[in-house]
Amino acid sequence: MSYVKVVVGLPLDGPFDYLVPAEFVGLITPGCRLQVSFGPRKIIAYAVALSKDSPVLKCKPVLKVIDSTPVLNSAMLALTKQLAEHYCCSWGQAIEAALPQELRSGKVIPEAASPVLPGEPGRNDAFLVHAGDDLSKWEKYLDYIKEALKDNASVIVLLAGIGQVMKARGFIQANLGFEPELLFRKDRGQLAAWLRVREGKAKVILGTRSAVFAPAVSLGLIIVDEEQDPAYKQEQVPHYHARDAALMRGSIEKARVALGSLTPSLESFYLAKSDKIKYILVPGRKNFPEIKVLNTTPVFFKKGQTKPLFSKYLQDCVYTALEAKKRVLLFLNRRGFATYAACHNCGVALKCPRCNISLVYHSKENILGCHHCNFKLVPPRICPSCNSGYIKYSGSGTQKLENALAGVFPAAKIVDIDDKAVVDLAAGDIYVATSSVFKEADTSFALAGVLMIDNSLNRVDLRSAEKVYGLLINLARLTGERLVIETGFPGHHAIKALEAQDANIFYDEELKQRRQLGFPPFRHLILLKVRGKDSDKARSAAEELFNELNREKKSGLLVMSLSPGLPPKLRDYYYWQILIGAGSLKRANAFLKNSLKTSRHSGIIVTVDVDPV
DNA sequence: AACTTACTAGCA
DNA sequence: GCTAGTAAGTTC
Repeated sequence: MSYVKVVVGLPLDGPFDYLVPAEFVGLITPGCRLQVSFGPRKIIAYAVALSKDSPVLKCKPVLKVIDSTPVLNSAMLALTKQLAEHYCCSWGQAIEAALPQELRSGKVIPEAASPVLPGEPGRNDAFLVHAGDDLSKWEKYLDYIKEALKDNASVIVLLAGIGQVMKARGFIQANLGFEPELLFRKDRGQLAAWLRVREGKAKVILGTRSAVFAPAVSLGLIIVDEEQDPAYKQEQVPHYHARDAALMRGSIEKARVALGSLTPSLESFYLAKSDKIKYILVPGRKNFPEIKVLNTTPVFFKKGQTKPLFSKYLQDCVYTALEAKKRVLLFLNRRGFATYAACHNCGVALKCPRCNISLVYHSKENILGCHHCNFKLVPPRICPSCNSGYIKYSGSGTQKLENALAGVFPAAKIVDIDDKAVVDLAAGDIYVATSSVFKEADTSFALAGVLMIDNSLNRVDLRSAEKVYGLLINLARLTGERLVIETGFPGHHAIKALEAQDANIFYDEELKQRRQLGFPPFRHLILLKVRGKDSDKARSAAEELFNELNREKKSGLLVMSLSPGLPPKLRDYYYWQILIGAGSLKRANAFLKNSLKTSRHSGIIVTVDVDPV
């Protein structure tokens, strides 16, 4: 008898054994898609191994063989298996994350399109390219790409967003003289592109996160551009990180992996520092602007008095710059006009009914909006709760800053760089922006001011310092002459490193703190997300799981906290989260899978996010 | 995840 | 004794 072991795209480990009917014997190889009966339904299954016998008494037969050639080669099978172990999901779920939608839903591949056999394996080395500016970074990438192409190997370049993919495409066209293949998850022509890649027609493949799974022939190099970008982390199960998937794939397929960044993640920096990967420093050619740190601590305000949006000092700097007809950027990482709207009489805040967070007032549209979902509300004239008080707005955003600037500099043209707008750099004198300014290509300002950065610095987020440092480095990159930072923490290592133009000051101190606190990159974090539509049930289920995990002392898990989700309520679900530290994922995941299986509550969904960002 | 089966509370 | 609603168990 002949059997095949399969896995499926459900949160079930398997593998499950099926009988191979005589007519299919010899047609099935690991990596092929099959149609099988699974419980009461017919589903797509992925063959992972063949077997002469099976311990299962009542094996069902394979119903159909979809592929004559496997959709996953042995390297891809190995990669998805490793991902499943790392990210605590089933092998089948990892496989489905790696395949285009059309293949997951059973579409048959035309006979003509067949894969090319791989060539000689290359060498597996990985490095971090820590670059001073975009251009020098890309020149380095280009060297690596040319080298790979010379060896007749193919190259995958991962970019953080579609905008960056398009920019990269232009760069490749201009410098290599041919059109790269583009690969997106949501593209309609995705399968066609995927097939071209598999046929060896594409030598350079550009894409976002999921392009790490491109079926490249003789893969020689994977570049992960701006590897610290959180866009590389998938928000849905399985929560894989494309940078880590790239490193795994590189070692499986003996390909080089280049992680590039102007502001490397602590994870990658630590890998380089501990000689797990090579460290390549590429200095930038542009001059660093003068950094002026303005200590804003000693200012106290009387009752009724509100803190001004920006200091007198910065105001003078802006004035001088405008006099000299120079462009100014003011950075405030908060959208909207007011961040908090509450009744003056009863104090009830206006919140999003679905997400339960404060609504933000946008003066241009005269609308209260939720920044988590798309909920919008026309501002009520009187309080909907007590029916008497008027609504008082507080907190500051970019729109409020705009209004304040218009008062101080009536002659200046003030432009808001919103995420949607295309920035016209000839149009204004003072530009007001959130971090959306970094999406724009080659913007440049003589003077830049950073306002209220302390909010970002003090957030309860283990990466807050890393994010602020990245933000400041990128702002300095956009600034020609002078960068003014208003902060109450002038001694913070992110600020000190910027002033001294020495990244090591930041990374060394941050690594020291992370080590002391047992945070990544010294330990893995695992976030269990517990959600349910019933608020009480969600809470008690989370508490019960938390207590149970705490009871088990020999699990190797460090159960760190139980807290409401961020936000606590999202799209009609109440969220709770349990944060766990783990030295070894192998041990932790095995234990977690087991305890999640045994402690199940109806109406409660628990998902596992390994290495959350 | 999606589906089936077992069980329990509420009612006549 | 019945049913609606929900908790628990299964998927080769």
